[in-house]
Amino acid sequence: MATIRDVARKADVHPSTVSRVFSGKASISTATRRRVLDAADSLGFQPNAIAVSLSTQKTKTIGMVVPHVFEGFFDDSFFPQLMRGMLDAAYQHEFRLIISGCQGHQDEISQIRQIMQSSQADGIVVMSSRLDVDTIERLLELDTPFVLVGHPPKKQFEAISWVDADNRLATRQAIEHLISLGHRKIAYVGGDPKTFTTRERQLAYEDVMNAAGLKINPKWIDYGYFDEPGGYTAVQRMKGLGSENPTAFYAANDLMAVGILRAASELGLRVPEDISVMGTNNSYLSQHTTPPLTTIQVPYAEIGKKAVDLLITQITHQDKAPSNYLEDCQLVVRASTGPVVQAHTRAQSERAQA
Amino acid sequence: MATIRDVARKADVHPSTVSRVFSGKASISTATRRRVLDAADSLGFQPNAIAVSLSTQKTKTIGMVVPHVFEGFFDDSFFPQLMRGMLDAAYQHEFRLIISGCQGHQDEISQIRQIMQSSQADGIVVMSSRLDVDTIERLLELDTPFVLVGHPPKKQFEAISWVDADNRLATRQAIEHLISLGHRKIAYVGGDPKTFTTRERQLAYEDVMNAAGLKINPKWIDYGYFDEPGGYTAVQRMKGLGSENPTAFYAANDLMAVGILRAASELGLRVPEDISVMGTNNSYLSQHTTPPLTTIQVPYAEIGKKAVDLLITQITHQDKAPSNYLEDCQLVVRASTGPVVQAHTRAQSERAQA
DNA sequence: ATTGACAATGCAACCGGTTGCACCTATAAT
DNA sequence: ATTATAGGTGCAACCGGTTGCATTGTCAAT
Repeated sequence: MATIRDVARKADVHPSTVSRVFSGKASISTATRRRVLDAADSLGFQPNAIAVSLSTQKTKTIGMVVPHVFEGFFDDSFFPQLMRGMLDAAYQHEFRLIISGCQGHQDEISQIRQIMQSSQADGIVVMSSRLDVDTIERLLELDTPFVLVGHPPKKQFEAISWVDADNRLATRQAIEHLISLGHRKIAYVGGDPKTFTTRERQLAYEDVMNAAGLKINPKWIDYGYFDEPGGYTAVQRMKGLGSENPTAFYAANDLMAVGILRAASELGLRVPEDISVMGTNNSYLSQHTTPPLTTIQVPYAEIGKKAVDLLITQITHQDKAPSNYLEDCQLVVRASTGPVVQAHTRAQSERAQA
Repeated sequence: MATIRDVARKADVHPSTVSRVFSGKASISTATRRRVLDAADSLGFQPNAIAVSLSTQKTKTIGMVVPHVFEGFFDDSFFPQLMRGMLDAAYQHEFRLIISGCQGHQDEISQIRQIMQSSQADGIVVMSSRLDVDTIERLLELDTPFVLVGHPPKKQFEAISWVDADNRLATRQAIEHLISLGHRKIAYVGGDPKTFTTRERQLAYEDVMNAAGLKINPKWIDYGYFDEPGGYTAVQRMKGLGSENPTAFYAANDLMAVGILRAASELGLRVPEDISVMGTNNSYLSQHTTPPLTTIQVPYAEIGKKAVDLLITQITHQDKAPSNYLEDCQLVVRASTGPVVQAHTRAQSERAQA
């Protein structure tokens, strides 16, 4: 691989001149520039990005750590869509993504630390904001530019940059949709309870229920850890409540909603005649379940894009003022939700079936 | 950030000694090692990966270029599953992935070239093997370690390393499954016809049909470019063949199969009573379509893992002998395929319905 | 003709590690 | 006592760019 010195020799200039031609940060006479470019061309020269990084202390690279051991993570549309948006933004700024796997939430921090302290990236997009692992605090200690995808703990609300779906609004729309169909006994199946997103949504759920004057049975709240079996199990745990059986389930992602559908079908409950089911994410899958899922469209690609845009602005402009965005979500009504069936009506229909 | 010289000063040794302690490639007395490690610890020292890369000419990074402008690419399970496997293998070898977007197949080469010529990666995993763009030839010119995920052109079959699903076997299993159900008029809906995978599968389709003594109507072969609308359109184009209407469709991925299901439902064709439909990939989605898709399980995560394993072996062992793997696929029978209905039987059933 | 300003380029130190070679010392072999 | 051997460490050049400062040349203003 040709170096800057090879080019310099061939063009009969000093290496620094070659550097200046390529970085474009100085005035170079047209004649010299031509000579240098010709020489570079004939040698197939391309500046070594590693050497550039070493001397400029900039990598034009954004880091990201992905928990590759969680298989469910790759079934949901969250990760691929986020990637799409991130790649898009990075591409436009001529940045690349450097990605490391990790085995869990503790390891995530240690991988981030490795990437940043070894100067492999200029900043990082972080996907986890958990109650049990204070990733954010660690990152602040590291003094590393980063943007959180998700919701920060309240104490860091103003201190850091973040981009999130408007979970409260999303959940509000979901629960209000169910209430408007006449449901009163609505179950909430969250993801990982140690996650801010889960808590955010749960709070919104409780708010809306309270605002509507509906009492919440604690048994209606459960967690499915964002995967299909989780949704299935949640339903199992909620059955046998008699007249307190929920008539509608709201799940914090579509995968869990699919698990709920499976559980419902095993229990002989028809959707939406006997119970209504809602998911979240509007993943590709949700159009094709039986029945198709009513869900919430969450613009993950946009979130990823905005996160990277924000991060790059911060990096290149030394613009330390943190900012944040809440992306709107939209209700997508399909066939898995319907009007509630009153107890006596249901009894009638059961008699009719028999 | 502390450097090797800071540590050296504190531990009262020469910087090269610190380097040796961290690289572990030389014998260092226990006493010195302790002193150095203590000093490093108290300074929070971590070797700068960029500097290491510059002097060792190794990055411990694998490159990859993703066509981020193709939205459908992120709906299928191919990409996320591949990523999962790649991350897994990279993690085990303490490598990372560097990823760039690209806007199309030409751009892909230019991005690969940028990554490699600017020394940002030690090797690259390439996903595209197309008939119209000779990526492989370009890569060979670059003299870059790489592994192809997919099938190489015949002329480079032995010359490069690649990992692919056994497409021939997969397609054979699919078509034989349909034939065993009595189908004679079987349509093939491929992906992008300029892709080797598509051609491979088509050849296998033709082989099996021929071997079974079945004549192929050229109209039964169409391409859906791996997305849902593509599958839908393919069916549209095939209708109106009268007695030559296919009774079964084999699609090269599940997304297209979903499109076929949609077209069928619009045409009032019941699946599998009137026509059978098969997909490929066994994506998460395929379990949840109506009816659930018979499909072929393709182990993309394993393929990604193997590709990275192979590449890393090549890089670290200077092991230039190319090798390749065909990963087995498995037939997954669900409800979208069924026995063919004979013409007179069908007529009867139609009469019965009326 | 002199001075000042600025454009164009060279010089050399620097970014933060690595590594071949030389040197010193302690131990083992003769 | 002498020499060979090997472990442990220092020295300095090197990886391939960048950049502050110095120098030279050119042209306009005085």
